[in-house]
Amino acid sequence: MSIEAQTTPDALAQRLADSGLRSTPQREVVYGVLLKKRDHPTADEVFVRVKSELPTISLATVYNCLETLVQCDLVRAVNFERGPTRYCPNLRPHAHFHDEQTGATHDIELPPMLLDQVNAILPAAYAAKSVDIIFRGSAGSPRPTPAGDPGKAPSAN
Amino acid sequence: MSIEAQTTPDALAQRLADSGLRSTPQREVVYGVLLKKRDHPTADEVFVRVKSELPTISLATVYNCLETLVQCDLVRAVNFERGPTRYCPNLRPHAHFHDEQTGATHDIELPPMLLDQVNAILPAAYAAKSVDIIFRGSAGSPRPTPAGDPGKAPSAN
DNA sequence: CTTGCTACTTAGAACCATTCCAATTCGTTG
DNA sequence: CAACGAATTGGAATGGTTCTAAGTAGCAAG
Repeated sequence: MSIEAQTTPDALAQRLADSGLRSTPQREVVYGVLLKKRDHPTADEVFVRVKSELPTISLATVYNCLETLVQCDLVRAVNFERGPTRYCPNLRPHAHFHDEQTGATHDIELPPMLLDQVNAILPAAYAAKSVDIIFRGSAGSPRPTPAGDPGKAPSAN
Repeated sequence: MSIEAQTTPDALAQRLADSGLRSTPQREVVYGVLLKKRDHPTADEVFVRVKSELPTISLATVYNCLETLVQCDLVRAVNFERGPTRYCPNLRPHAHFHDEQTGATHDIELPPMLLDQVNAILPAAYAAKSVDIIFRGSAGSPRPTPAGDPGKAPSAN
């Protein structure tokens, strides 16, 4: 299967099947709602929209469906770590690495030049006050980077 | 004053004064705790640590102090938007821009090459599954980028 | 077809981080 | 020292998310 997923309702049944999950009306409608209006809705907003089509759906189900879609890589949750805010007195430009195994957060040195390049992707109309760059993964065993490791590179979907 | 702040307890009184705020024992100890152990503690963790020195401090005060420090640019809150998670079906690599005025979130095109460069800053020991790049600011009036605008560039502290 | 299994949905309770509020205390200024 | 505003405090309230227990639905085997 290709990495590029079809961003259509049809792709859903496929992806779900790949993960051994069922295609249900609720999942289909939730996904449909996300595709229809791409304004990064919250779970609550999705809930409201879905209800017009599936009046008896529950908020819990919306949360369940959204999580399912995220796990199938059809949808991305935009929100850093769920959970408490963390505080950092490091004033130099840096990114953060969040270790999902341990829950620890590490500072990652960020070359100022790269920061400039990142800032440069913003169209003129956008005035940003700050940027956050957060990696998520595991830092566990310092894998000495096997020379030709074709491991999947982090994506920013 | 220089952009580079001293990351010492002494800098605190200075910065607070600059903002017309008082230097209090609570603020000093909270800041001291952050400087002492830089493991990105949560407000609760800070609370526990501070209590050993200031047994009567309240959690509300810890939150207040942390916010004060963030506003003085002495500390950075690591956590994307406080508030509900948002969902996005865009599977192509992109960054997000969060408009603080309207609360809206927009996708920002992210050149794959730049994504590679960002991924490249990770030391070998870190295995990232995903990266989030989030800008915060306002997209309001499409300012036509005044040619030589020396406006402060977004920082990633 | 029917029994049973497992996945899925549901409603509401529970949780947890954070914010709000009202009352008190502290510092500074007059 | 009097008075005012800033800061702190404890507890209640909020809001997003997760949990739990019970019900429903689809599928497989007999």
